Amino acid sequence: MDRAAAVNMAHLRVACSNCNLRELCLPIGLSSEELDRVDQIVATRRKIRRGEVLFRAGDRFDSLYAVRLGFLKSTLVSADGHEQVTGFHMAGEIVGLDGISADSHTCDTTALEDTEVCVIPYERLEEFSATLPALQTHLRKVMSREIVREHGVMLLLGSMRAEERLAAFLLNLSQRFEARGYSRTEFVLRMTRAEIGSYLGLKLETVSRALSHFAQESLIAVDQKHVRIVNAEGLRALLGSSALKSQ
Amino acid sequence: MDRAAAVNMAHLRVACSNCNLRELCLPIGLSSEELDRVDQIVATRRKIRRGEVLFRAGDRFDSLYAVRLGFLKSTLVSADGHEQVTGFHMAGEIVGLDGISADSHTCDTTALEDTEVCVIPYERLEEFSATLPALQTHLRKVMSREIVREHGVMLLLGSMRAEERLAAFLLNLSQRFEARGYSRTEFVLRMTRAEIGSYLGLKLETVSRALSHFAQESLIAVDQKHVRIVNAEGLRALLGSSALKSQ
DNA sequence: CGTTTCGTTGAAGAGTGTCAAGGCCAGTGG
DNA sequence: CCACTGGCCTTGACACTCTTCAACGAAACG
Repeated sequence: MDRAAAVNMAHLRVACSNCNLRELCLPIGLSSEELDRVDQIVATRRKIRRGEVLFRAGDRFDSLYAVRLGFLKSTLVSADGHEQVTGFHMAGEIVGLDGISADSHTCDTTALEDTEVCVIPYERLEEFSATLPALQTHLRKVMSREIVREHGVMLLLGSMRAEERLAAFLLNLSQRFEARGYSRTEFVLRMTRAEIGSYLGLKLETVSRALSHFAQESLIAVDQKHVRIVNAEGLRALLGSSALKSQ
Repeated sequence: MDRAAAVNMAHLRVACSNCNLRELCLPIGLSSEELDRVDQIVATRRKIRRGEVLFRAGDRFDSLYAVRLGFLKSTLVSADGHEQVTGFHMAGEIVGLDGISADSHTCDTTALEDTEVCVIPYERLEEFSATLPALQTHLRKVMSREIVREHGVMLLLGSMRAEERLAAFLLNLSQRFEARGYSRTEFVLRMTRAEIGSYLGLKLETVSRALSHFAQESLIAVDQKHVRIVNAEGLRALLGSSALKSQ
């Protein structure tokens, strides 16, 4: 995909049916006929520069967003001002589902690199889904998948130690990159150590130390934000390892 | 509501339109005409004795469940055999949303006291929602609310210390009991200290110590599973307090 | 090129976990 | 009615992981 071309297309008609993410994104499992109708929902794209905000907690909810390219984080701010990252989002993922519950967003979502999203007006999505049962079914699956994902994060935060959390995080990223056709062994972290730490319930120093330790054990190679997974099996082994101690 | 009567009704026709939870549960915001149609979806009830399982991870997903009375927990088992509680469910709440994503459940859900649920066959729900837009909209809101709730748990697990977590937990229970017409200051914990700890990412000893400490500070009174909130403001103050340290 | 943000590493300390002992309570059977 | 049992809870002492604080170096940016 040509990035320069994407820039120009921003003002053109958007078409899911031509999108290379259609197997991953909203229209998954739709017939081509149904796909044509989805094209009528997703009308516009929106660009967000690195550091800019897609929506903020409290903003009125009127659209979902499908990430077309780029990388975002969602964050919550607690009563005491502490920022918690609740998720990282990459191409093909749907963002903004939290807003459905009360017609306003409940988290901030910020681009970690220059990003482009497809805007999916929610009212129109509701209208169309009445006559597009497959789309409706799929949307529910997307939401359910988000619930399951968060269960996984709860497991991670509630019962793993620092290095287990980081190993799980790296393997999860690896898998998501692979599903998008990128290398599963070599990728760039778009977020800072502090953001990883926030997501994993750790301090940035702990993240840094754990990464160094992994590198020392030849599980990974790290150069700043660039990560190469050297021994995926070794990382995976870390996840089950605490069984020995706790049993 | 008469519990003995509920027992007998189990074999009778179930009707949302007569249910005292209808303002809290699936049919929220539906007209009485629409409500009559929902009655055709929710056909049966199911009783689960304390300790029995409603569904297990891996079970085929074919129904959602609305809790009519009782109390349940959902748990995940990690690779190393560690059990993590992902949620507690009480009357009026919808359980099983995780199963939609892959047509099979991803967690175990167990009754913590004798419990009764309304069975909502998912296929039928899908059929009906095609012609009941209000129901569809509401179901999406329920799912979105679950996503938002889990964001809150991530915040709790990721950035709070033991006593803050417990304070947040008690205040959350208090609020949910109040919404159901029970006392917000006095209630019975249906789960063990270990289950609270699992949910909050703490060990049972830590939970016990924190409860004792709260009691000593006259924030609450504890007698086994019976809890009375003496100073709700004091508990709430605990939540924001770490700002002083972390900033 | 200076400034700022980000990352690494060390040392010390706080907060929880771990282990262990004992108490309370409900249910069971003598 | 009482002793016994097992599950649940409390409390103390100690160990350990992670955080905190601090200093420094490297990369990114205007």
